Amino acid sequence: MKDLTELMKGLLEGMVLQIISRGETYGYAITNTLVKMGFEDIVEGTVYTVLIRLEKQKLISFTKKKSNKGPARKFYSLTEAGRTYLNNFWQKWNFVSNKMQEIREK
Amino acid sequence: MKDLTELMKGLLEGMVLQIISRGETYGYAITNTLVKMGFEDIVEGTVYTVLIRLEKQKLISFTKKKSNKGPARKFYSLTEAGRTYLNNFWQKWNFVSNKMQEIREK
DNA sequence: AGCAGAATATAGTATTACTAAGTACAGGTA
DNA sequence: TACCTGTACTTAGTAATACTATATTCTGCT
Repeated sequence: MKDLTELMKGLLEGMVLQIISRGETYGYAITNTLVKMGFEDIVEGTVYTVLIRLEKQKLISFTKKKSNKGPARKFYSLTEAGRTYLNNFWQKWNFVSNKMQEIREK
Repeated sequence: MKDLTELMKGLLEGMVLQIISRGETYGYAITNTLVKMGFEDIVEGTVYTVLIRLEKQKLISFTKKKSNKGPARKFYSLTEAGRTYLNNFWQKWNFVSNKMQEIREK
């Protein structure tokens, strides 16, 4: 789907955290996951900026591992703060999506 | 609920359009509606910038009507383009919220 | 005359996703 | 060797959006 940019603001971050929470993974793979899900316009650059931001906020940490197909991969996992943050994110999401439903139906 | 700013990006616009689509209304009233729904941090200034933007894009139009409680109100209603845009918005919302569900469950 | 509340307006800021370009590395091929 | 493809990461700059903060206008009330 196209033209999702504005809707994605504030969501992409949560998506990336959630994907990492399922098991450590790296930027290139996360990008591919999202594209395959149907987010056509998400490119590597976008995901990397999110990852760097999350790392600066200490919500994720990484260990480098060599790849036999290219440069070393940075495998990310959630920190304790990251898990808390992700829970909070889903609470906000619940609130907002319920309200969206409410507005839509009324 | 607090700290919804980033999640609201791209959503507030759709919310405002949807509220207007239920019957013509004005900025001050829209703000109150949203605040009563639980969006504590939404203030008048925010809604007005959205309205002005939507008007520039010809998605809404207004007629001024006098109030016995203050300055004239600008009653907005959707244009044809606005209705199309709103439909498109809900399609995007369906897509994104389904994907969020998908990511969350997996 | 002055105040509170209704109602609109807007300049400036922070945050975020996208654009676009670049770097680095491994394996295959000519 | 030299070159190319695909993997993998980086980053400066841009556009869009919501919030902050302040200002202005108008009506009714005291």
